[in-house]
Amino acid sequence: MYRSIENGKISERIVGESVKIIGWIAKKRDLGGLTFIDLRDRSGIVQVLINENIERPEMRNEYVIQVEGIVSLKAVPNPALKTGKVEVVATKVTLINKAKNPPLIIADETDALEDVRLKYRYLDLRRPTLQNKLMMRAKITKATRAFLDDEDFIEIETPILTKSTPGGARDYLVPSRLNPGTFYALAQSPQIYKQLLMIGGFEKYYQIARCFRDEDLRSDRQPDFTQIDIETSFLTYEEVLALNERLLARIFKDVVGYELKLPIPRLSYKDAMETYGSDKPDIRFELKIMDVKGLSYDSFIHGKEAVKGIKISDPTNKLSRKVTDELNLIAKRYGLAFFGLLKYDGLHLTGSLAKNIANHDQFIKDLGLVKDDVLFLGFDAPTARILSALGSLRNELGKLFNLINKEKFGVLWVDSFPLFGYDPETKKYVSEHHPFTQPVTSDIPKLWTKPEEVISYAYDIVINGYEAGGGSMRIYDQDIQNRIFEILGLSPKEIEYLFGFFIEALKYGTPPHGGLAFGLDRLTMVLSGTDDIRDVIAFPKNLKGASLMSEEPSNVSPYQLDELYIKLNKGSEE
RNA sequence: GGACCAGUGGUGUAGUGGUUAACAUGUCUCCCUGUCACGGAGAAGAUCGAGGGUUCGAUCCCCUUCUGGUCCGCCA
Repeated sequence: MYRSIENGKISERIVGESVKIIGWIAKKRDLGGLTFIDLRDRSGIVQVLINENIERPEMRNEYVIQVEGIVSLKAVPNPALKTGKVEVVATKVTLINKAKNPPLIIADETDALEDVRLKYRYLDLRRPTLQNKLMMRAKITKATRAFLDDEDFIEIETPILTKSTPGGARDYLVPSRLNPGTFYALAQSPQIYKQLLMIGGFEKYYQIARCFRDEDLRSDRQPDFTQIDIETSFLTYEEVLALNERLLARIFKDVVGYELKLPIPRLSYKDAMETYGSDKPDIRFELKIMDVKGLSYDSFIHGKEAVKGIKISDPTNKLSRKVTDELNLIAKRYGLAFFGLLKYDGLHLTGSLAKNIANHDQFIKDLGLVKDDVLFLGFDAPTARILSALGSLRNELGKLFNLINKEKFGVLWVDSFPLFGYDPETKKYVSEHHPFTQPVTSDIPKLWTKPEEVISYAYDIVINGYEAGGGSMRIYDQDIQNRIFEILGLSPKEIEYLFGFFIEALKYGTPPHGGLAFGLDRLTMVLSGTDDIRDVIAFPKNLKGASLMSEEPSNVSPYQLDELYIKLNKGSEE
């Protein structure tokens, strides 16, 4: 037996008892005759006191040692530590394993940067803060399973090796050795399989599903990620949303003890874009985008597609020249030359565009400007770009002015997405969600007249400005499905080749169905309060999709390639 | 595909066209019986990411490149 109790569970309730504990040396404080050891295991840290008369082995940071001793009250408690009232007075100390001096500080506050942490990920993972996040992740899946099991859902696994279908993200391809020249695609999501499970009669399915997408990474995006994937039959749109709201409420309650107010508010895609400049707005703070177009004094914006603005009160002059210059980089990212800047000191309107406004009094009145207001204007670009730029600016201002209430979660549905987008390059309609998304009933006639105006039964769940999940009701009507394919410009031949099996399946009495997938990684991020998805994944990739620790992707042997009938082009070899 | 930021002892930072590159932390040695970011004394540890250029002289200025990061595009 290596131990009788975990370090973090030692408390004043067991003072006087003999214990055997084990762990890593987090810190050693040698006072000569007396030595204090902070001994860390997964449960936490407890202080060990080694008196002068106790034989001691070599002890350095991250050595694994075992201690037998008596739990005692500390002379002076340390309130910063969970176990701070007690210590283990050692009677015997045994060295279990030595350690190299670690290249990073193993504590909640490490000063090491991302690349060092990723290279020595196993050491980074010893840090309590990271352990807590991964434990929280496990709690989320536990709460999910508990809730869905109670609701009679069945957990079913679907293939990881699937068929490559175009549209959507790039596939990770896997060559088939047994079928030379052909490829599997790693599942981007279990979408088609879960719909087939509905056709297969399971009615309520879920899966904690690994998904793979070969797209560029971001601080909230990994190529290899996990969805809590859910699909149901015979539930209406409202019932599906309600079910997922209850699941989310259960997760919030079980994992962080937060009472999520139901029903979760909803915002249409259009309103989200116009009000917040984002389809995933952070509603923990106000700061809405204002429409500045259509005013009688808008000489400088005459003829522009749109002028939108954000107004913020800046009495302490946080928006220095330097700061606004930096904020203007946001404008540039979205293809705007700059944000027009207007300041109102209570008397006069000043700023780069002040002279372009014919009637200052009218402008001030119409926009409700008061003393110390600063107005950022976005203009001279397509409306969608202006809104996106201001949406990004809004997030920055939220941070800069400390507007975000970190005590609460900003949860909302964004719904009423258009069914199609239009790609001007290919001059084709493309699915906003996926081609099996059901149009709202009242818009069905428009499928034959104005497809671009059709709204869908698709919905995203947004938390603190992150898209934490999304889903839709699916088409189960043959005629509508065929019309959708027609609009997307898919020929019957293409349809047959790409998902013929699925179209065939839809013909055998498909139940009305719909579902949703939560991004487990994003959900964990939001609940654990980190902005970095790598904090909630044990072994993440860096921005280039590589592991700095195990160094994949890597070259493979010519023998392996031969077996797969793969020949590399010149230039792709080392 | 594109834009921007950063590379200086193990780690994190400072800094300068010119003699010995600074600080913190970590590491090592010694001292220390109530520490908990222990304290004290000392020591080791850096071809300033790489290549090229400008210069009498480059860690610093310029170019190229590599690496890491943030974002746009992309992510049905």
